[in-house]
Amino acid sequence: MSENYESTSMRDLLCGSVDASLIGRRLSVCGWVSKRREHGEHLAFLDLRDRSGVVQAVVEGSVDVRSEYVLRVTGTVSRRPEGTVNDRLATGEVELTDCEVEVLSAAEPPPFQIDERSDVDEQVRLKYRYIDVRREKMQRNLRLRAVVNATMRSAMMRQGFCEVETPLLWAPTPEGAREFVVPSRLHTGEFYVLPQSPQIAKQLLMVGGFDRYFQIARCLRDEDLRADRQFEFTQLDVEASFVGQEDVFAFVSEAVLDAAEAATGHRPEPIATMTWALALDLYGTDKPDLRFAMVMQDLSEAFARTEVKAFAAPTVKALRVPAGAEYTRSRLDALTEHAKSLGAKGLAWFRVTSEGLDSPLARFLNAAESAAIASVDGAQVGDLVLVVADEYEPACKVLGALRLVIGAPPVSQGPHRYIWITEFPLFEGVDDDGNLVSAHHPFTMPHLDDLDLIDTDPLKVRSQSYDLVLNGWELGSGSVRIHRADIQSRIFAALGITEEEAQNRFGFLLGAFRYGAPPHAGFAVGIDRLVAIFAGEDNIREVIAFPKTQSGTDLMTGAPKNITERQVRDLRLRFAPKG
RNA sequence: GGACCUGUGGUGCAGCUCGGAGUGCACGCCGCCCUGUCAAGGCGGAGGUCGCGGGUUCAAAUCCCGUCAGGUCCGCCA
Repeated sequence: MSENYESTSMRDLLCGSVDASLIGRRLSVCGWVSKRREHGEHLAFLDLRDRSGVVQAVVEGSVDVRSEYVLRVTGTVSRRPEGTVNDRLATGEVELTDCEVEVLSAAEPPPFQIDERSDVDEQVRLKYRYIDVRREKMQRNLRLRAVVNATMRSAMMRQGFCEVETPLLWAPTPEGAREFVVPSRLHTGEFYVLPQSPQIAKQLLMVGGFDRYFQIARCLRDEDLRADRQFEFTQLDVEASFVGQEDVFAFVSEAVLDAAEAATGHRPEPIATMTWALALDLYGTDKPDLRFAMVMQDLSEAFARTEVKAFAAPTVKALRVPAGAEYTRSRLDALTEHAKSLGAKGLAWFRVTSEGLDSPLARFLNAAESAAIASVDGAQVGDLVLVVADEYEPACKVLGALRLVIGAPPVSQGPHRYIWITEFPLFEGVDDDGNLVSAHHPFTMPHLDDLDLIDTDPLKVRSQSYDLVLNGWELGSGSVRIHRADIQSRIFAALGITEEEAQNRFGFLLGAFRYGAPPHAGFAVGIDRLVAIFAGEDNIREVIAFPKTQSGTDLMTGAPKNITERQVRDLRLRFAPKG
């Protein structure tokens, strides 16, 4: 009606909002024919659908419309006759009568049915995405996403953050993820890149005095796709000055918990923290899934002087699988294969029985070793204990991966368990040239207690970086940044980046830092993943309007495609032969 | 770059082990009937390169090899 903000020059209200309070009113609604039920020449029912739901229009006489025709129906809101009320329909108490039906657009039968009952192959859904998003689930998911965006934006505004847009055409910074490249027409032979994230731009805004910045930012990375990774994805990007890690946790928690509350109806508990080292030790990963218990136990001490060759390694890690003694030999073989595919030398398993351990390896163990295995994590008869022996980190990671294979429900199921992971290592290893590699990015502030280790034992240096993890998915990451030139120089030196290279790659940032850089820190939350979990989806494509396939194609547009001769000429491109 | 799963009328699935006529189910579509349905109902009908190519065989949706597409994962994702 006039007071309804959904009214337009063509319609008075949405289909789903026709209710008993409007009985007697003559109204127009617009939408798609969801279903028609004809009873000869005298009577037909049309279910008219728009984004809000469905309303039934009663047509006396025949009507020449088909499924998915777009109609404007003008009718009188009437109470349904005794016995014909439909409880399963929000508008089921009423219907439109004395209808005038105007066909706004005819429609061919759609390639698949719009109703929720039928599963449709994703390949077909993606080709006809514009039809797929008519379906209730996609409507719900994309609208949930809009609510999450609006909620987080408002939480940031409330906390005094200023939304600033940063360029999509940026300069190449050959570090980290592979960048999408954009050839320049005006400067042939030179290129822009699409940003992997607004990382450097937001740090420049800190120098620029925007002490609380945020942006709902598109990020682009030319890396292989996964269920939780698309080429382009969206982050709530945050940076603030004169803050430390605790401040960042507070800002980001506010936005994420607000979003959770808006999406699920209840506000989660404040998010706890866990160090990276503890997460690796207990869960074998930097993104622990806390929805199920199963923590790993270290048996290195018990096996320090073992005679068993398979266990002669710096680290022996064990995982108790409750009721796992029932696992068949083929399941255990499959787990072993999985462990090997992850780089393990092997996987040992022990069934805990009332007569002791049952395993091909059991007879090689001495009493103390058997006892250690039999008591892992309070093991009981009927359990299974898996054991991996290797260097510390590989042992943890392999067993952590098995923990997920065995115990993890789909990411969308069960409670939402958030955790901050802190104190990541500053460096994650050494490249082919023997230079250290940044775990996060080269502007990450080391833990101040570990500064002296940079030169003596760099892989032990902890950083002031952190991740937010939800149900085993990395929701985002951030760090306290380096704002001191002396520390930055030491890091560049450790990374094998010369002064000249640093100037070449990041000169504008380093230059900016000479003019008064405030201490600053930030974070970015992956919105696609967050919304997917809120929506109960295991795949972020379900919360993206027009996603790419795993091979990076768009089945609807056909992208990527050839460009015209003219475009090639303008850009003065030439293509090398394949291979 | 690698591993595994999937591909059968418009849609979803069964058929594939163990080769024997494109066989079946549900939905949709088209036509006719039907004045209170709402997953409407009844009757009838159309619709197929069994992803594609090759091989084995008297005979291939079915077995073998290759390939393409989609998916899950490893590598990759500072």
